[in-house]
Formats: sequence, C-alpha cells, structure tokens
Amino acid sequence: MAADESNASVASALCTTSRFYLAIALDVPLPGLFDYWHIEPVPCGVRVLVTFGRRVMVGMVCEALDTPRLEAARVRAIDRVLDDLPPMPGDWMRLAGFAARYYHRSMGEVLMPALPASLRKPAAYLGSRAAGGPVCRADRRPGRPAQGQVSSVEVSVPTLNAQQQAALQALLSMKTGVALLHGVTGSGKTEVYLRLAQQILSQGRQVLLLVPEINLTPQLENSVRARLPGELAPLSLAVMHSNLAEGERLRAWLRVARGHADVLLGTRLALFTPMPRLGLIIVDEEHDTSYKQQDGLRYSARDLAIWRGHDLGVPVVLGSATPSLETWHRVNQGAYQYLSLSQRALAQALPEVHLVDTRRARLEQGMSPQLIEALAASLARGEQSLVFINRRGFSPVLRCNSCGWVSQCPRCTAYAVVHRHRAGRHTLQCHHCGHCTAVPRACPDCGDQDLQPLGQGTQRVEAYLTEQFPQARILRIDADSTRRKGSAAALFSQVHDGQADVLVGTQMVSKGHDYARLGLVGVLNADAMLFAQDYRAPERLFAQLMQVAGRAGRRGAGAQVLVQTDYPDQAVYQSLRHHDYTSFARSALDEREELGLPPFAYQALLTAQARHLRDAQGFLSEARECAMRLEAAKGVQLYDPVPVRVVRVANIERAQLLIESPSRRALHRLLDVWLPEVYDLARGRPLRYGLEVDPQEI
DNA sequence: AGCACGCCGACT
DNA sequence: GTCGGCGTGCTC
Repeated sequence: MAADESNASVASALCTTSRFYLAIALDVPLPGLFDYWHIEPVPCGVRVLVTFGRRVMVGMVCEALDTPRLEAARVRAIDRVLDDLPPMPGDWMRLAGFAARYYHRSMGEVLMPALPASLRKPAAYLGSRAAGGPVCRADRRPGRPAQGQVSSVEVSVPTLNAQQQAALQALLSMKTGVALLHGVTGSGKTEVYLRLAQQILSQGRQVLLLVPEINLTPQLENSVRARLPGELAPLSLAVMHSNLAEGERLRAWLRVARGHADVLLGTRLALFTPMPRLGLIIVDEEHDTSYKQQDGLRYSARDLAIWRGHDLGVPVVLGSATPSLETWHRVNQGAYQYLSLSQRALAQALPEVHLVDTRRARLEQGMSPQLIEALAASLARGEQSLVFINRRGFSPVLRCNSCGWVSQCPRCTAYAVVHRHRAGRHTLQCHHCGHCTAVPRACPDCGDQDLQPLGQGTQRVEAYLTEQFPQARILRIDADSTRRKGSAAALFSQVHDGQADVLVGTQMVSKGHDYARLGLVGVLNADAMLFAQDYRAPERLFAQLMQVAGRAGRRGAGAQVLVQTDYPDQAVYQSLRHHDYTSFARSALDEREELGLPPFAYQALLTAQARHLRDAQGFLSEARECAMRLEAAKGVQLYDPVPVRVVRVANIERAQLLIESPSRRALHRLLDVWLPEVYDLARGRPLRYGLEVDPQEI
C-alpha cells in the first residue's frame, strides 16, 4: 500500500469517526462524573479503562452525553471497554445512585468500592500476568470444594413453637415492606429465617442474609447449608466477608451475580452484590453497629438494605433481641410490621440477672467477692463461665506512684495500655494509633521505680483467675489472642469442645456464638461504657449486656448473670435485670424525643483533620458561617465546631461540626447546596475533611 | 486519593 | 554537589 494512500484512509477515518460522549464514574474524591468519548456507544453499567491525569483507572459508564460538559478539546478517549462482564444491572445502578445522593458522595466513590477489588483495579487488566482478565482467571479455577457439607439426612429440623409459627405465617404472607422480628436470644429467630428463606428459594428466587460480623458465621453457615433443599440440583450458598481472599470473593460475587448461587450470606459489603433473582433480604442483629461502615463511604448496610428491598418490592426482615431505637420508632409509627418471639424456643428459663453494687464491695483485681464465689461454684458444678470485660491488654494505664506520671501515647490524646507478652517483655501500646514502646523500668519523669498498672484489661483478669483457680482451664478471647488467621476459630472450637472452664473476653465473645454449657456470665466495668461516649451509650450498653447475658443458659436452666456496677439504679441496668427491652426502649425514646435527638431528628457531621487544631476548627467555623448565609439553612441547626473526644490521633488533630434538623429533607437540601461551597473552602488548606450522614457516634 | 512538580536540609 | 522531605495543585 502506498504511503499517501494509507495516510488518506487514516484521515478519512478520523473525519468520519463520530464521538460518543460518556459520563464516567471514577473513584476519586471529586464531585461528579468525568467526560470521555468512545468511537461507538457504550451502555450504562459497563466498566472501562481510562487515563485520568497520569494514571490509568477503571471507571463505570453512568450516562451517555449528547455534548460534553467540558471543552471538547480537553475530553479524552477511553482506553478500553472492559467486556468481561455484562453491564451492571439497572437496580444495582439505582442502589449506588441512591447511596451517592444520600451520603453526598460522588457516584464513583460509591460504585467502585462496591465491586470486588480485581474488577476495579487496572492492574488486573494490564501487563502480561493479566492475560484474559480477572473474570476469566476466576472462571478457570474450580474454586474450593464446598466446605462443611452436611448431608441433609442427618439434619434434624426443629419444630416451631406457636410464636415462631405465627411469625413465619405473617412473614410468608408479606409480599413487600419491612418487618421487625423481635426475639430474645435463643427464641429461634434463625429457624424462622430458614423456613422463610426456603419458601422464597422454592419460588426460584435468591435470598440475601446479612450478618454483623463473620466470626459468627460458621455456625449460621452450617445451618443454612444443611437446610438448602434440592436433591438433584442442590441450591447453592455463597459467603462473603472482608476476610475472604480476593479470588474467593470474586468467585462468590460472580456466582451470585450470575444467579448461580441462591443464598448469599455475608457482612455489610455483601449488600452491594448484584442479585438478579433477589426475593428476600434478612438483616440479622439489625441493631449491630458493624452494619455502619466506619471508613470511606460511611453507609449503613441496614438502611440501604431497606431501600433496596423497597426499590425491588421485596420484603425485608430485620431481626434483633434489642432493636435499634430507629427501628423501634418505625414500628411504633406503624411503618414496620412487628413480630415478637418472647419465649425461648426450647423453653429454657432466661438467666437471672443480678446487679452487684460495687460501691459496697471490696474488689480484687476489679472483681467482687460475689463474682469470685459464683465462679468457684460454677467450676465445682463443671459448668463453663464467661467473664466479660470490654478492654483488652493488661491494664489501661501505667502510673508512677511517686510523681503521678501516667503512660500517655506521644502521638495521641490517649493513654498507652500495658500489654504483657509471653517472653516477659511488656509493652505500652496505643489502641488508637498502634504506637508501641517497651514498659519503662523507671518513671521517665522522676526516675522512681514504683510504677503501677491501674485498672484491668482481659490479660490481667486472665492472670488473676489463673492464680485464683489454678486447676481451671482459663481461656482469653480478644483481638490480641485471635490476631493470627484462624486462631479465633481454633479458640472457639476449644470452647465448644468443653476444653475451657472460664472464658475471659471482650465483645468478641458476645456475638453469635452459642455456648452450650455456659452457666455464669460476669460483667466487669460496664459503667465505663455508660459514661464514656454519647447519647447512644445507654442503647449500646443495653444491647451489649442483653447479648452477653443471652449467652448464658441456652441449653440448661438456672444460669445467672452478675453485672458489677456503681449505679445499679440506672434505668439501663433495671431494664436489663427484668429482661425488659420494651420499658428500656420506651424510656430511651421519651428522652430522645424530649431532647430532639434521633430518631426524632436527623443529623450529619462535618469532620476536619489537620496538624493543628486551630486549622481544623477554623475551617469548620467558616463552613458554618457559610451555611448560615444560605436560604436552605432555615430549619436546620448548626452547632459550634468542637474538638472530638480523642482530639489527637497519630499527631492529627480532629474537630467536628454537628448539623441537625427534625426534617430529613431540610437537612439534605442544605447539604446539597452547602457541600460544593465547603469543597471550595477546603481548597489549598492543610487539612482533610469528611461528611458523615446519620453518624452513630458524636 | 494519587501523582508530579518544586524548592530547602543531611549525605555519598 | 545530589537524594529526598512533604507543601500545593491538578485530574474529564
């Protein structure tokens, strides 16, 4: 071919090639979508490779544009259309769109993190090792054989009591909407979920079952797996949580998204999995705070699950022994159907709750004589006991008895916690930033060697009990003793095999696990939770204590719970004593209404982090003034910016501005017009900021 | 968020 | 004389 001829054909191709403009979502903290073009149309929901600045990114097509919103010369062509997957389904795009609007983030910040990592990382598509792309590679691998397969013949299906039967009937007839399944621990909520799920599955539809955290799924996973019907074409289960290896997560995601898996059991991130035949969403332990993501996009998987169910016209079941006050309020308003399981399924008695007034007790290592006595008795009966203390490490602070020096993290406004290690080398660790130093032999200020650990953590309680009960097998379960992968499962299986007499643990032990022979639960230092935090502290404490109390006596009778407190008259402890969620919720809601707090108001939190507190606070003050000048600020309260409780973490100082309104619409309308100005205000300042909608802690 | 450009201290 | 510290500016 002659050179001029080929040049001419290139030129004519360029002239005749039309450009199809696309608005593309990218995971960058910038508002809006980004304009690119391609030589042919690309449908919404398709992923593309684009060059953004100097790097290549995976983005998602969200709109086709007639004309670019940017000067045409600045619009780049996309690099490649990723066609290894069909376009993301419309309902999935709607869910992401809603989350982006509600949490006031760009579409890209919502969409992209919702995909398995290999589907959003350009490296998975570039270079020699990327041959075929991640989807192709996942499809080539058979995947691990299903573990824990239980033959359906061996499964004993429990019979339902009258309450369970009634709840199931009501749920079966529910075509859409939200129901609260309120059942005390051990009342058999799981059995109701499973029966309901079976019904939905038999209609050929998929079920999404959300659980708070994954260390509790082995038990649930086995019961679900055991109960999936179908002999010739067995229904299949996919499990999804953040501890999955990337390849496993992608394979599970693909099975669900292609409709090959029927049940998806997973933590909050599973909410964003496409499900072409979704027929039911269950949110177990809906009050649990781990449904709220605490970094990146701070979404509530429970709230989004409700939206998704509503959008698809599919029922959503919320289950809890201690529903969140938000949910309880919706029930009171008649917006959610209410179903109660007030009896334990196997007719065991609820454990007796005793409050030990620690103002009148002589404590040894934080433990009252009553608790020590009860532990001894329980050991003598050959039962298991649980000592619950929500504090890991040996002691929360080290103090010099001579000059009053206390162990402070050099980078945070927090104490450094004493930790003991096997080798006998002790450390001071900051639980906020991870800073770690050796425990000094002498006071760094005055040189005195009289350094004393103050207060108790799980290690110290474990050490003390080991000394008190040398014949007992004492096991500690907390974030430290379960750090290595798989060690949590190993420790829990020791417990279930009866190889432990006393369990010492943090909240890790209170979730999900069913302890067959547990006759006694002791709770240390509950008051710290009551006074430490914000207005939600009593609600969280109540849920936590109900949950840990519920661990006791699930199989036997006569179990007891001892809660040590300086304030036995507090409503939260009195309600706990009577296992009375309803009275607790009523008094807590009355108080919230009187004070105009959620769920009677809606909140957002603008946070700022900077090297110097004055920068963070100054920025928030200006942002506040800017908001007050806006028409949309009518009916919205903007509080004064304040430093957060632990103001400095890793040498970064933090402040926050609370925004509140009794009208959700008014709040969001203000955010819509105000946030672009906040964005401009932050430009060029030495700080970072973020917005949290419906904050759980303030 | 990345990633690069751009101006000032301790090293071969 | 450079290597590299992180301030600041931009990305369709």
